[in-house]
Amino acid sequence: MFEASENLPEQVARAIGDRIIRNQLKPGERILEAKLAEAMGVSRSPLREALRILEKQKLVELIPRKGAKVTKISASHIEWFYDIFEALYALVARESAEKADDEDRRVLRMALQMIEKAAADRDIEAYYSAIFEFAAVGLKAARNPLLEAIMLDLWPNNRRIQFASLSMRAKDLRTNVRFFQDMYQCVIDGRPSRVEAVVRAYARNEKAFALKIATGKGPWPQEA
Amino acid sequence: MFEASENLPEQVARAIGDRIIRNQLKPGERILEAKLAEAMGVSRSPLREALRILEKQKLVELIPRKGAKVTKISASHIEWFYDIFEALYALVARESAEKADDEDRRVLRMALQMIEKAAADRDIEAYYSAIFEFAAVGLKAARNPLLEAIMLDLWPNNRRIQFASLSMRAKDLRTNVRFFQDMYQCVIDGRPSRVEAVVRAYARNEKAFALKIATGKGPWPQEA
DNA sequence: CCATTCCATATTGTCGACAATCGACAGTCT
DNA sequence: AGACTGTCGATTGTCGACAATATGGAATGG
Repeated sequence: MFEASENLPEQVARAIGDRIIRNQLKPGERILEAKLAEAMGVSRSPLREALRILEKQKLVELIPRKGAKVTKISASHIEWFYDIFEALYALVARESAEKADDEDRRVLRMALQMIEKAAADRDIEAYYSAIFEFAAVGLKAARNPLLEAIMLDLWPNNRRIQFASLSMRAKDLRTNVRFFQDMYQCVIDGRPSRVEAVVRAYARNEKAFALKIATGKGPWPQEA
Repeated sequence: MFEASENLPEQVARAIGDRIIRNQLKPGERILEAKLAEAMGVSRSPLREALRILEKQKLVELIPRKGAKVTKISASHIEWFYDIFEALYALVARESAEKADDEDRRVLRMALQMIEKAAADRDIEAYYSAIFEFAAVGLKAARNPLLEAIMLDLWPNNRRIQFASLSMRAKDLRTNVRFFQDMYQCVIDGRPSRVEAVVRAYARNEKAFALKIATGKGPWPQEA
C-alpha cells in the first residue's frame, strides 16, 4: 500500500518550512517568489502553491498584492499557540483513551519506548521525532480525521517554538518523559478524564518553559 | 484603516464555497479545473489557488495528480466537526469573558439584538448572519488571533452542516436564542467558567440536532 | 523644510501553452 | 475466459511571458 508520492509544492513547502522552523528564514522576513523559486530550481507556480500550504500551517502570512512574509513569533504568539494546543490535545487525549484498540496501544507503547530511549540518550532530535510519533498515534486513535488534520497542520508551529529551546532542554527531558508515561498508562487503563488532565498539565508546562526562554535571551523579539 | 481588497482567488473560493455549502456541488463530486475555470471566466491559476483556500476550509479535498473533490459529509463528519467546535469555542468563550472590554461588550450586545430580532421574525438567513456576527465578536474579544483564524476557517463547515437543517429550524430558534442571551450575560458579568459551560451545552445541542437531521432524510448519505 | 505628485522599477497576479500523468479501453497472450 | 499490457484521450502539473499593482525616490509646489 503506497501513498501518492509527494508532489513538488509539498516538497518545496517542507523545505521552506524547515528553514523557517530552524530560524534560518527570520520572523517578519519577506519572501520574494522569483528569488526563492530560482534558488530552489522551480518555477513560481509550484512555489506559490507551497506558500499556500505554509499559510495553512501559519508559518507564512500571505498579503494580497504584497507578497509573503514569515510569520512573527513572540511571547504572545506562544501563549496563543499553547492555549489552542491544550484545548485540542485535551480532546485528542480524552477520545483516544476511550477509543484506542489493541493495535493503537501497541504502537503507542513503541512510541513511548522511543521517547524513553531518546531521553536516556539525551538525543534531542530523536526525542522530538519520538514525541511527534507519540502524538500522531494518539491522533489516529482518537478517530477524528478532521481533528487529526488540524493538529498535523499545527505541528510545524509547535516544532518551531520548541526549536529555540532545543539546546536548553537536555536536562529536563527526563521530567517530561513522566508526562508521556502517564498519558500512556491512562490510555491503557482507559481513563479519559485523567489523561485529559495530564495533557493539560503537560501543555501548560511546555508553555511556561517556552515563555521562559522567549522572554529571556531567546532568538525572538519581545513583542511582535 | 482599510483591508486589502479581496483578490480573485478569494472571490472564486467564496463563490465555489457557497455552492458547496448550498449543496449545489454535491459531496464527493469531482471538480474539473478547466471546466470550472471557464464557467467562472477566470484562468486556471486563480482557480487552483481558490481550491487551496477551500482545502484549508475543508470544503474540498485535493489529491495530487487526481484533482479536487468536494468533501464528503456524514453523521461521522458532523460528530468530528462539533467535537472540535465545542473544544475551541469553549476556549473562545472563557477567554472572551475574561478579556472583553466595553467596546466588545457593546458590539456583542448589538449582535445579540440582531439574533433576537431575526429569531422573532423567523428570518433564518438573518439569524445565521447574526450568530456569525456574535461568534466573530466573541472571537475578537478573546484576543487570540491564531484561534480567530482557525475558527474563521472552520466556519464555512459549520455553515454547511447547518444549511441542511435551515428550513427545519424555524420553530426552535427561540430556544436557541436563550443560549446566546446566557453567553452574553456571562461575558458582561465576567464569568468564564459558566460561559464555557453554556457554550459546551450549545455545541452539544447543535450537534444532536444536526445528527437528528442527518440520520433522517437529510441530503447526505448515512456513511461516507 | 515638509508634504505631495509623478514616474521608474520591482514584485505579484493572471494567462495560455506545453509536459507529465492518470484512467479507461482495446487488443493480445495464455 | 481471464489477466496483462499498450495506447489514447482527458486532466492535472509546470513553465515563461505579459499585465496589474505596489514601492521608493526624485521632482515639484507650498
